[in-house]
Amino acid sequence: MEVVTGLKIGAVARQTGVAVGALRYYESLGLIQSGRGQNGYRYYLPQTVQQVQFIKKAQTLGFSLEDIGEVLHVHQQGDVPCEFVRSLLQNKIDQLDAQIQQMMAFKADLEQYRDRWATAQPPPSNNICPLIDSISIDESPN
Amino acid sequence: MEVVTGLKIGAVARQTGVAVGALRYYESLGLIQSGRGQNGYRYYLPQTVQQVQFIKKAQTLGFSLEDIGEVLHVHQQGDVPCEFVRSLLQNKIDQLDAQIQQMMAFKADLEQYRDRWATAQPPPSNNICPLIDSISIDESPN
DNA sequence: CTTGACCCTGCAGTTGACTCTAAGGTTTAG
DNA sequence: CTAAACCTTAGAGTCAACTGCAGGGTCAAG
Repeated sequence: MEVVTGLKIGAVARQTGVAVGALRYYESLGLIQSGRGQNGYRYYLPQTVQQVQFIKKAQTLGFSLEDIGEVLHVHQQGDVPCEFVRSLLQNKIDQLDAQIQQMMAFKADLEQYRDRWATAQPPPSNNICPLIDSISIDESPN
Repeated sequence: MEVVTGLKIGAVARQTGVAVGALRYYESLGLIQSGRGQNGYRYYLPQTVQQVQFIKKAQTLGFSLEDIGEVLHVHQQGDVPCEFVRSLLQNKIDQLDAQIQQMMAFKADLEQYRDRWATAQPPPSNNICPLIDSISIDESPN
């Protein structure tokens, strides 16, 4: 009896915490691949679990599935355009780096907000209801 | 003739690079506010430009408009629950911090990928077409 | 041989953050 | 005074990344 080895979709779902539907969706985008048994079931390689975990990780960092697809495809073709691959990854890395910079700057911003609020209760004499006083007087050509 | 001072929506759009429609949408969510002239036009305070820039910034860092709304509301009510405000901001800051950590780790991951690709051309004897060979042999109860 | 767990497909619905269109009023430059 | 540029609302459409459902097949246990 010739049968298929591999994880069924539910097993992958359990091991990764990703919903069955989501896995099918990933497959429809070509992010992961499966073989089919004669029953029509999908069977996945064990390494698929790693791949899915990679996807989750990348996703929480703001990469789109399309982005992730590029990287994964690259990772699995492997043979030919290794230089293209490198530059693609380098792009992502640079992107990430820039984002980290931004985040640190923004964090500093928020800390400033926080500290300003910690000390000065009513900021000298700012607008309470921010519009009321501004909506009158006179027109100037904008 | 009593008329309204302030920026019209197009001016804010031009100064921030955010579409008119998006600004209206922000307003519908209460992220920014306007006064209305008797013509029905929205008029914005100059500081709205800063606010919108803040929104953009926060957005590129993965905050939802709802998140951002919390922070902005906090920033503009100001008077009463200052401790609540502080903890809210502190949450966002911690969140950001955690994300920065993750990103750095992930960046390291990607760098590893890149370097692995730079050196080992065909990884010892991995799967070329990742499924073909795995889809046969024998069944074991999963 | 039926029950329950699991799998399939196809398609509709959801959420967030918009954009686009229609149908119309206003303002401004010439 | 008219045309272009700008504003209004309401509502539909879009895109990503799913979730949920209907309707049906498969498989292991008892």
